[in-house]
Amino acid sequence: MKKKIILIAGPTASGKTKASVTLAKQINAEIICTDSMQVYKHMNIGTAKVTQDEMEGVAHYMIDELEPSQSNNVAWFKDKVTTYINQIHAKGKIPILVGGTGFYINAILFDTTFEDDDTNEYRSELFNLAKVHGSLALYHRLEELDPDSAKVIHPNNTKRLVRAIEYYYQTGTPISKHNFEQKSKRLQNISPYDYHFFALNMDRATLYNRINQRVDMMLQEGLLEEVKNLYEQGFTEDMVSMKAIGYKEFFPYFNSELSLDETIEKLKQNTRRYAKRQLTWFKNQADPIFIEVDKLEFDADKIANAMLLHTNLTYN
RNA sequence: GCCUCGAUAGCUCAGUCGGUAGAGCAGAGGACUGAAAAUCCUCGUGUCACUGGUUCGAUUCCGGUUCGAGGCA
Repeated sequence: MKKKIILIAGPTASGKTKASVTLAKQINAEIICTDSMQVYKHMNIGTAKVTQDEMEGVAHYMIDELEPSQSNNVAWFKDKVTTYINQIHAKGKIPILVGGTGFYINAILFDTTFEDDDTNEYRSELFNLAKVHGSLALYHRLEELDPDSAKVIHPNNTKRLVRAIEYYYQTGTPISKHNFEQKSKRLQNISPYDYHFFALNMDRATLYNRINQRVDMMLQEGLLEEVKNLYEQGFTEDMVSMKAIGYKEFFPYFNSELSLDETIEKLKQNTRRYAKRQLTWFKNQADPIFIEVDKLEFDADKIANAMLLHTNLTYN
């Protein structure tokens, strides 16, 4: 008997938080945040993290698990979430996974396997090589090591090139083989869970308006102070946490390279583009049931009911 | 009222020595399997303001009209 889970994804600012809490209360569920940036402590406003009030008494997991100086990654994240899923089931409750990081969601849903990974020296060596000789040098090395991967990774994509070479170096097998195996699980719908996967969506222009408005609201709530605090505590641009939208945009401002208005515009734009990338993922790398929330008047009860209709769970 | 300059992609503008046009930004689409809020790829037809004229041919030259900016009275 597979364990039941419910997933609620959707682009940023689509109303996931409210909808998930509403649903959780109806079916006696607990919530796990599948979001790559809400795991960080002290990053609350910019990541639109659920507040104590918004939780309405529903337990939330995977929030504030790391310090901003620590690096998040899928393998760790997946392990941690899996543990929480089991804990919640042990209590006789249903876990609802809520978040916008499609890559992580798929890793959990289709049980992507990851090998042990302990060396990072080689990685920085490869990045250095790219810096000195250009990423094309990396590309040529990959062509020799793993021609199949070289066919699908663009020569400009330094990060992917490094990862592919590093993977070959660590395991002696091409990453293309690994990727194919993991992807097959999704295509054949092989999941360890009995799941219902939803993605909230709406008209694009409406979404962009909501994003712009939400950024303004974040600033009113004190985003600038939050980021300034992190900056003054010495967290730097190269940290994974500081690559978060809503944080990275402020570094040029603190260094007097951009005005506040310019950084706010940049922040809005990056958020819009991020939402677009999220939608591309949900459309093509996953197969969720889309809930058009604008047609439901953004009403959390209606949204929760729409999702409930697809499950065979009963309303408490 | 007169003079000058401008009117070209959603925006800012370039350009065509006359053969129906292209950059940046905005935007759109896509990839992705240990940084993923990351990283990377692809995409430009638009009454060249309107209207007459010259010309084989006008967005380009000439005249007029409308709108905008500046200047002079």
